[in-house]
Amino acid sequence: MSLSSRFAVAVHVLTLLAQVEDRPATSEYMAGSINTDPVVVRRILGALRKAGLVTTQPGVGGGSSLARDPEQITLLDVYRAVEKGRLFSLHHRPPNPHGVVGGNIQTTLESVFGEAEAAMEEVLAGITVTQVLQDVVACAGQVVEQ
Amino acid sequence: MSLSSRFAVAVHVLTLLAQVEDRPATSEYMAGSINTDPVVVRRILGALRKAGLVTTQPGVGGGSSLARDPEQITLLDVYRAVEKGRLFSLHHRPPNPHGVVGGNIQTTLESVFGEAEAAMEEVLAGITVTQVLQDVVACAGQVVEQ
DNA sequence: CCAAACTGTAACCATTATAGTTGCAAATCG
DNA sequence: CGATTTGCAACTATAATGGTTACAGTTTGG
Repeated sequence: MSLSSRFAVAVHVLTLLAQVEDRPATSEYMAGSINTDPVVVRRILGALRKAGLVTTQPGVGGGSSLARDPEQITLLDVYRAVEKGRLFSLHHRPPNPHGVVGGNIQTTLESVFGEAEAAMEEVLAGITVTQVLQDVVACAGQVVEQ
Repeated sequence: MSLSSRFAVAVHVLTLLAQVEDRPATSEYMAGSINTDPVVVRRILGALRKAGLVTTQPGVGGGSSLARDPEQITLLDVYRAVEKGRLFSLHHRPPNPHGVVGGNIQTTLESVFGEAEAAMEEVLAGITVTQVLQDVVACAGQVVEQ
């Protein structure tokens, strides 16, 4: 199975927050851009807040803002905030420990899966929210030119 | 969400086939090591066969064998055989195209997701079934020594 | 001090995917 | 021909996702 769309939505949220700079953005505003319900956005915001990436103010004139400079927020931070657990799954039921393969394959798989996951995370660690916003803006410029 | 356990099971299957060398292994034998039902194993075998990684003989004395040298089968081959679709998901519903972020974020995300997925696949491409079997055997040796 | 504008969170639903299971037709071998 | 094996379809239980409704709490400002 694929990863959930929470990661895509979370990056979208943070890109919007980076775009509006210091003004807090409401979940309703962001839901309008993401094309979903404000509750879904607030669920994502809850995970981002727990990870220390955003701050939120309730009440009139409230909303969410980035907790730090978007240049200091990498997509790995975002990924870790919203995707729990390991990327790969081991056997649904543990294999039969009698026999060389069944008894040791999970150890080997853990190692292999860890390496593959680390390579993916390294790429995410090299991309910041600022870069995403710049890329989005650049795309918008190209579209206008056409 | 995490990836399914099919990948783990598929690697397990191929490792067993590499271990028994040329003798065909039945789905029941492999199910015994994997600790699942033979039908589940045959479902995985179906995907591996479609990808050209194993061959199968029905009937008495039948079973499955590797279609080529296990040194020539990488974990990326296995991954592609059993995990369909992209690793990351975009938005569940397409975002609102009016607005710079909503209108362009998916293009940016496609690019980022592609890079991250490629890095993961590169690691898998560097590991063969032979290496997995060797690692499993090495683990077994260490356990005996303890 | 109250109403309006926000938030957080729980509850429920429909949809989807997985893994397990059962059942049966087809192929092969002796 | 019978035993062994496969392939595949169908059904189930379980779990996760995303959407939606509902409601209580916080803040601001008239």
